Amino acid sequence: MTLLRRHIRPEDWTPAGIDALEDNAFDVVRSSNHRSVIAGPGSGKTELLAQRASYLLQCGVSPRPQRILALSYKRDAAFNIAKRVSARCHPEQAHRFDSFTIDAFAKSLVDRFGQALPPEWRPTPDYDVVTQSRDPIFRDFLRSLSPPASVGTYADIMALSVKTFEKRWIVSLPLSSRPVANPSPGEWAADQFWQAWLHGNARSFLTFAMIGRLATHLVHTNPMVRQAVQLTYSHLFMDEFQDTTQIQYDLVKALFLGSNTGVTAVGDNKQQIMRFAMAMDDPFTAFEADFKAERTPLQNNYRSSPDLVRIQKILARAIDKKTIKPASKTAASVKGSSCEVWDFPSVAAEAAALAAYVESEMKTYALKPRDFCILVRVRAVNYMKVLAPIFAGKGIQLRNESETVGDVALQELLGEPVSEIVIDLLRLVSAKRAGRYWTDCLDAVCFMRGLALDDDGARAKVAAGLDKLATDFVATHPNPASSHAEAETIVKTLLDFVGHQSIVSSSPDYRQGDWLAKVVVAVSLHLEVSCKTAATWTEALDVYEGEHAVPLMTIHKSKGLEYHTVIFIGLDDDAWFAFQSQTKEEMCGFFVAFTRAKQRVIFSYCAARGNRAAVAPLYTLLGSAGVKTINKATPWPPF
DNA sequence: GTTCGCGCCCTTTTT
DNA sequence: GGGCGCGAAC
Repeated sequence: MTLLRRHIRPEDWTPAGIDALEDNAFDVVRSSNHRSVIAGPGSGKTELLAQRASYLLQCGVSPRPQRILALSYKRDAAFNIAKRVSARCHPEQAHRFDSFTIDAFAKSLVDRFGQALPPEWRPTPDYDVVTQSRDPIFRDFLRSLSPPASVGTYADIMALSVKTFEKRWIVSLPLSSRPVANPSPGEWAADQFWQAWLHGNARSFLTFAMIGRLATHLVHTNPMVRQAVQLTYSHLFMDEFQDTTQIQYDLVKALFLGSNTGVTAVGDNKQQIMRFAMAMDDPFTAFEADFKAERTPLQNNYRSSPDLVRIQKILARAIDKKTIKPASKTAASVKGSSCEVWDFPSVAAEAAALAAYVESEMKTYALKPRDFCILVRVRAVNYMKVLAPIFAGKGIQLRNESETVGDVALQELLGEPVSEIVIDLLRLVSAKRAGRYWTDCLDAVCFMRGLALDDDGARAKVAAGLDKLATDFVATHPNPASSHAEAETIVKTLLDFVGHQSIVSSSPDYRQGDWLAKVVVAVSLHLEVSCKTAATWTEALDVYEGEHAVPLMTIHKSKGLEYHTVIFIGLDDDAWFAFQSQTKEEMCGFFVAFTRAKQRVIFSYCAARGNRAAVAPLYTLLGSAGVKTINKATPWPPF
């Protein structure tokens, strides 16, 4: 297996799994200093990190027992990069690649070493992580305070904004600066808050931002912890570095500044759209200054067609004049213009035309629903309400990617073990020829019950059980569930088959709190809804998984994703309410939206949703790139 | 209780 | 820019 090579001499190493790396990427892969890689969309930043991990592990540059630490912002991204390394390296090497979200990593430090914090900053070992909306909690807390005269009045405390209390006051300072001398009302309230949440109850309460601050303080106050982490990790990777918050950067600096750990940070300044969530102003410049890191650009774009790359350059230069034009490495595969603005007389006409367009493009280019993406700036659900029925009329399902079912985000639900086993079992018991689902289910159930792979007797028992389950199921539920009660019963029957104990013991997440109960409720709810429009179980399960649906999402959700055709709806002043006040960040959002596309971008405008005075610069920019505006008022159709 | 007006939000991740 | 929540005023 060429993909699983071990022990390669550095001069013999070549990238695996892709055609080639561009020169700069190859240089970064083999670099021995700190690097910041600022590169545009589709340039293969994540792939570069995966290749570098392979190089370091296979050539022994990161020798046993040292490890590589990869920190990402999102769970998806963390899994994705780990998967790529696993595909390229020998298991022994891949096991020395640790890929975490930075929040998970900070939490692991606090969980392992938190008791070594000085008493005033030491959380209880069984602390709770608070993720739900904190606004009411903060409001109640602020109301409960009575500041001393030296700090201010009750009215001064009440004047603090609940919405920004956490980022502006609680976590704005490193803990080494607390308690603040001669505090302002905000600083004083934050000091009070820390002590109340750490020590005011039998268990401490913490948010992830607070956990980040505690982790940094832990490292500052315990040289041993710092040393242990430095000795463990020969290299550190940071993905999506443009979104790094001050809290996260402070932690990385506390851990690795001045150590032998080589740091590689990749990202794109022009895709910085998380400023509102405390992302740093310019983390790359800070990183290059602090770590003496060398900046290396990437030149290629492996995602988009030459014409889209040409337009991307024009947009990019409106954000940053110094942007170089990347070389497109992807040929155009569609006829006609690769970008147009469509101007509609009504939202109804727009919905009908877009549905017809998606339908005809799927036929013309043999595309799947998931090759398209409908992007919006804000409030996806509003667009969903208008579009979904019209698209459904053409037999095209739409899926709101930020939808929540009960208390669970749909995207999260689909990855939950409980949801997966229910769907696998349903595929099995409802399929005429169960074939490929059979072994999947058998393996999954055996795994959850903790049975050894070679325990043939036990496996045979499970197999017999599955047979009986299937026979009973077909007799009781030949058609998709027709009520909430039936969906609930089905989910309960299937989970009872697996066994509550097996589910809990195979997934640690379900041991804590009421998460399992929430997921089970969400599975039932989503199954019920998915059955509504389906004639067969197969259809219902396809709807459940959304495999055959066109995704609809906000620009923010789309970051890091790519689609054959992007349809952006609502290039108007209403959707882009902040365009005039925060032009740069909004331009970055526009750039992210545009650069998701591999082949085609359609911008859809309808005057009924808003005018286009404030966002005129965007239209001017598109115009200067030769993008035509098509009046879809008359005649309509044809296209 | 109801109504009016002001202010502030919109975009998100994380065990 | 529009919608919503909150608090003041009745």
